[in-house]
Amino acid sequence: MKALADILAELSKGGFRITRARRSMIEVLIGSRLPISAEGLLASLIKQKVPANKTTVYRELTFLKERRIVQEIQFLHERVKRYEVVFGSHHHHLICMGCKSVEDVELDGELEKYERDIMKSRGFKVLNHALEFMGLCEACR
Amino acid sequence: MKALADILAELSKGGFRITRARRSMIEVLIGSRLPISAEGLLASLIKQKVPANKTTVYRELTFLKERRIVQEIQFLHERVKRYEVVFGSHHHHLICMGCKSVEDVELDGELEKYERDIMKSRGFKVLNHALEFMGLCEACR
DNA sequence: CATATTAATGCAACTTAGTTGCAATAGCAA
DNA sequence: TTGCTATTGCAACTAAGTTGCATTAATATG
Repeated sequence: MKALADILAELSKGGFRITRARRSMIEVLIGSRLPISAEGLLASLIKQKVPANKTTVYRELTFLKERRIVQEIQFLHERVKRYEVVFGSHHHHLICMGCKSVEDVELDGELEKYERDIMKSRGFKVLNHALEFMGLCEACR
Repeated sequence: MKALADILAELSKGGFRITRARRSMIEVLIGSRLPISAEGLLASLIKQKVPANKTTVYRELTFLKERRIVQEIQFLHERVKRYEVVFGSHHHHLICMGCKSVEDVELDGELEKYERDIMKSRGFKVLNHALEFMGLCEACR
């Protein structure tokens, strides 16, 4: 995952402006241990006295998605979308149905075997996948 | 997957009424090759001259979900929810990013290995999972 | 068959999550 | 310091789904 300064430098080089809202939003996204919703992000900005508005938040998230700086995540048990800074490595989530916490897991490599099988047996070329596990975390069991 | 008559008998036995809307909705769900949205379901009823209303559709879907007759599916590339009759066997979806078609795949058993690993290494008890593959179907490649 | 019970329905009004047009504001290169 | 234009904020809108309440209709029972 990239550091704040790198992201800002990259954007600046691209001719985009480093506004207070943009900087703070990226900071919050980097600092958030879990994927955060647009609403959560807005609340976080307001708490930090950064003037922001939901339109700005949504527009900035679209902007950051387009630049592959953040990625959008849809958990199946939720209706809202969440966002996280793009990681170097692809990963999945463990969602606790008790306390609603989310942990990351990495377990690729094996899934690619499935993807090759799907290609072979169906002629379907897999370009991406989404996998999440729902259950109970250590504390909630 | 159960047949219409079985489902209706089950509901009737449970003290629920077999109304025109309920019968038609279950018929459409059974007949739909792919998971269908609430809106699609409503359109389908209206086309068949079955008087129905979106409130009824949503309430009936909730009812059928509670009874484990249908299951709700959230595709990551869509904002609407879709519904399908619960299958005997758990399966996943191949979503074509070209033509938006959806195919089913079964590839469990192996995923359970992951789930055991997650339990062992993290203490997280997996109760359910969701997996979908995005890519290009044979025709769209 | 008649009819009472209450499950199911329809309407309208509401909520939540996100989007859009447009005028105002503010980064930043010069 | 200033001009260009990227970014912002507001208010109004859309899409998807939900809720309260009065009405209708499926069905068990006499």
